[in-house]
Amino acid sequence: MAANSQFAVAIHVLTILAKGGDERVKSDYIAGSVNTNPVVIRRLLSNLQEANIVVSQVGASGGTSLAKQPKDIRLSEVYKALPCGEVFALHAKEPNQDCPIGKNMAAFLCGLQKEIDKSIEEKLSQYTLRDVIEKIESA
Amino acid sequence: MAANSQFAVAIHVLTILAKGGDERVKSDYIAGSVNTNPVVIRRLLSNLQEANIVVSQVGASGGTSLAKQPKDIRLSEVYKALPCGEVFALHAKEPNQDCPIGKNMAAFLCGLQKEIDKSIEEKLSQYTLRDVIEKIESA
DNA sequence: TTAAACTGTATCAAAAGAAGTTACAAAGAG
DNA sequence: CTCTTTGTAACTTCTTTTGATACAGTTTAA
Repeated sequence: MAANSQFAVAIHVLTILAKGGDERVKSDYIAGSVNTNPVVIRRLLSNLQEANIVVSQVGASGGTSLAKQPKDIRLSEVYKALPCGEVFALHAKEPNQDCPIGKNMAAFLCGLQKEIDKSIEEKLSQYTLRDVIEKIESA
Repeated sequence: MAANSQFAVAIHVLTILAKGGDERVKSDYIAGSVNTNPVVIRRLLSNLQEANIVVSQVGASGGTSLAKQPKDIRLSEVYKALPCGEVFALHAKEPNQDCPIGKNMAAFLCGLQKEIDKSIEEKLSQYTLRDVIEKIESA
């Protein structure tokens, strides 16, 4: 399970929250739908809250709801809110520094990563949570 | 080391091969430059060979060289040649099938993944190995 | 003011995947 | 033949993500 599925789960969770409207949905309920542990959901919601995508309320009758309308939540926001990794990792070990190529490789790859991340965000910014819900409901 | 660094290593390896010209470079030598194990390099070269990016020669005085000119090797080819993962994984466990949202989520996310992958490949197709070498040498 | 219901988080265990290692068969060169 | 080198299988180790348990702190409400 090394692959990061947080984005997928986040979209699922947000869709559930959207369905709940203004109601505060509990992590236990969400976990049941997503088929995972409530703590996993709370960790995720914690990230989404920092990014002002959801609002959580502590205490009895607490829970989480969307911080704004589905049409105002871009998938790129969600992506950025999560600690998902990069498309490719840099070298596991530092390249041998006697190798003249290795020396400048990291800088180049790092720049390339940033460019790719930008493309991904651009693509994701084309969709809002509302689009997702519409697509899922029409399926 | 769970993040996939194969793309990064592949670019490094190809740059080394480009420097070697028509000479057959040995996996042992490459491993030394990249600071890893020769088998890791051979596994990678095996993928690149399948994609017709490099040619390896077995036996004494064997080794690997580029299958074509650096200017004709697009980074998108390299990316596609490797078993790198997707940008995000689908749910670790299947969502609860009683959840009406979960049912259609996978199909949607799968389509989104394909779109993103296409963006990445488009971006990477803008660069060839020659561009990489130029950038690294001018650094 | 006490009990119950939640979130937020820390900590640990389990699972999965990538990389590193060893070993050896098969292919060429000399 | 013998030596060098690739190709691969098999196994170990390391890292990361996910799952699980536990509990402190907050809020509601009886």
